[in-house]
Amino acid sequence: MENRAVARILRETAQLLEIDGALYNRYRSYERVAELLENLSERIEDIARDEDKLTELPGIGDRMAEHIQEILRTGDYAVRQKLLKKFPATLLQVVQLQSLGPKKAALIWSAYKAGTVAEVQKLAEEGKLRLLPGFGEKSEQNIVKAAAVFHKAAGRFLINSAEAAAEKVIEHIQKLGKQIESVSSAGSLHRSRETIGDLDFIVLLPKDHPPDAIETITEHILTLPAIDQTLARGGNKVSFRMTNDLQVDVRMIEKESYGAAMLYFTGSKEHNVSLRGRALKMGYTLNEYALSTVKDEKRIAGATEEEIYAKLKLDFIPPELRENLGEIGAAEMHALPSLVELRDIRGDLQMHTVASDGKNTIEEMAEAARSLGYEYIAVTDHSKAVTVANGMDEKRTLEQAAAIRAANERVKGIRLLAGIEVDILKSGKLDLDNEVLAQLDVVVASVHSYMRMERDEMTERMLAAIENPYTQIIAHPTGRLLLRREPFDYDMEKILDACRKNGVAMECNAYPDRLDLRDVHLKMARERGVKVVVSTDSHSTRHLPLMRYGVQVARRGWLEKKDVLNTLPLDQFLAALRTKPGTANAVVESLAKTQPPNAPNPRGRTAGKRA
DNA sequence: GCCGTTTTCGGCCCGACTGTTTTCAGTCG
Repeated sequence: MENRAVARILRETAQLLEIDGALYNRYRSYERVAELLENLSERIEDIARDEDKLTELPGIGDRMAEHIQEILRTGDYAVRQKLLKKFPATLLQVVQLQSLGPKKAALIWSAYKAGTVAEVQKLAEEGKLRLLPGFGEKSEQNIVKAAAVFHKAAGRFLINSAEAAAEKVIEHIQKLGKQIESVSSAGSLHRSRETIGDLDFIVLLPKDHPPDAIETITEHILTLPAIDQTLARGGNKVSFRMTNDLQVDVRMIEKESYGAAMLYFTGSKEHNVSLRGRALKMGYTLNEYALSTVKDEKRIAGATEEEIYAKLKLDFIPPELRENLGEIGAAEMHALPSLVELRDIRGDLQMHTVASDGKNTIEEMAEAARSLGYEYIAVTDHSKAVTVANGMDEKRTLEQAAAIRAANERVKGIRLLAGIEVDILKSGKLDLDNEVLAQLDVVVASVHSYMRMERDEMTERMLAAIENPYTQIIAHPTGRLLLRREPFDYDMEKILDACRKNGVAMECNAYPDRLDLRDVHLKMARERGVKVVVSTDSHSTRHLPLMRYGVQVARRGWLEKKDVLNTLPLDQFLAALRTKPGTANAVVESLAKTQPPNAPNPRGRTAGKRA
C-alpha cells in the first residue's frame, strides 16, 4: 500500500474526528502522521514490517502504530469505520466549502441530515439554513457561492501560472507608489512549492503613514481587475478570490513586524508550529508581529526574519527548506546545506529541436542558451519509439549528431554536445543500438510508454535501463505530470542505489508541470550520493528560462552546488558523467584542443565573446 | 493521540475576520 493511500485515510479520519467534535490535538495527531507519510521517502509498508520501527517515527505512538498496521493489513481501520457509521463520507466535501467548517457542517447534518454539497446548497437557496443558530442570510449567500466554486473543482495551480498571477497583483499594488514601502510575496510561492493553493502578500507600510493608509491601500487593491469576490476585509488584511478561483490574501504590516509577518505568512504551517514550540521552551512567544518574552511581553525581535532566527539560536533557514523536515535541527547544529543557485548552472542538458518535437533549430536553441550565459548545452531529441514526437531512428540520430557538431563549429561562445533522449522500452532495453549511443556525447534515457506497470515490473525495467552501460542520465524519472498524471510506481531506493552504483545521474526536470524528481526524492538522492542534473526539457527557446523552477526544486531537495553536475565547468562535467564503453575520452580530448582546462565560467564576464 | 532535562499528566501556536448576536463561536491561515 502506498504512503499516500495510508495518509489519505488518516487525513479523512482527522476531518471526521473534527466533525465529531474531538479535541483539537487528538485530530491534529492524525493529520501530523498523514503529513509525515506524505513526505516520507521510505515506504511505510516496509517500515511496518519491523514492529518497533513504526513508533520510532516522530508522532507515531503505540496506538497510531496499531492503526497503521490495521490499515496496511485490511485497507481500512476501526476508527474510521466507526466514524463513517455516524457521518457520510460526502460530508468531507461539505467541510471544504468556504465559510463552512466541521462545526457548522455537523450542525447542518444533525438538523437536516444533509451530507452532500448539493443538499447543503439547496438548503441555502431555500433559506432553510438561517433557521439554525449561527447562520443568517449572508451565510447562505456565501455557501451558494462556495458551492459554485466547488462544482468548478477549483484546486491548486502550477507554479508558473501562480507566479504570473502574483506578478500581476504585485504590479497593481506597486502602483500605490510611496503610499507603501514594499510588497512581497509570501506563502507557498515564496517557498517554491511545486503547486500553489493561494497567494499571500505582505505590504510593508511606510514609516509615519497617515492613519487611513490601510483603508486607502485596501481600496486600491480591490480595484484589481478580475476579482470575483471579496472574502474578507479588515483592519490589516484583505482577501479576495480571482475569476480563475485563485485566492489572494494581503496583509498590511508595520516595519517593526515585517520579519515576523514574513516568517508567519511564508510558513509552512508545520515549520511555524515548530518555531513557536521552540520559542516557548526558551521563554518566548512568537506571533506575526514579534518574538516577545512570555513573562513581561517584552519585544525581542520582529523587523527581520534573520533576527528572529538568531534569537531562537538558529541559522537563517531559506524559505525552500521551511517544511519541518529536519531544517530546524540542522539550523541549530549549523548544518544547513549551502543551497545551489540559478547562477551556479553552467549548462542545460535536455532540449528538443525541430528534428523531433521542438519548435526551434539547433542554432536557435544554442543562441538562446548562450544569451542565458551558459557554457554548454546538450541537444537531446527523441528516439524512434516516441512516434508522436517524430522520434529519430539510428540513421537520423547520427545525422542529427553530425548537425549538432557542425553547428558547434558555427556558433561561438557555447559548446554544443550531441545528445539523445533515448526511450526506455517496456523491457528496459534502450530504443537505439549501442553503436549509435557510443557515438554521442550525452545519453539521456527516459520512459514514455507503458507508464502504469506494476511496481516490481517497473522497478526491473528502470534497473535494466540504469545498468545499460550507455545510460548516463535518467530524465523525468517518475514521469508524473502535476495535477494530471500520477508518478510511475517503482522502488525509489533500489533505483537510486543502482544509480549510485552505476554512476548514473538523476534529472531534476525544470518543466513546471513535471518538477521531477521531486523535492523529497532529490533529498534521498543527495543522502545516497547520487548526482543530479537540472534540465529544462525545452521544446522551444522560450522554455530555456524555466531553469529557475528546477533550481528551486533542487533547493527544496537540500541540494548544494556540488550535488548538481551541470554546475561544473565543461571539462569537469564531462569527466563526471558516466564513462561509456569504448568511447571514454573522445569528447574530453576534442575539448582539450579547443579550450584550456579549467577555463573560467564565461557567465557575466565573457559570455558570448569567446572566440 | 503524542510526548517527556517541568516525564506517566497535562500540555500541545496564535491571531484576524465574519456573521451572528449583543459578547462570541466558528472559520481560516
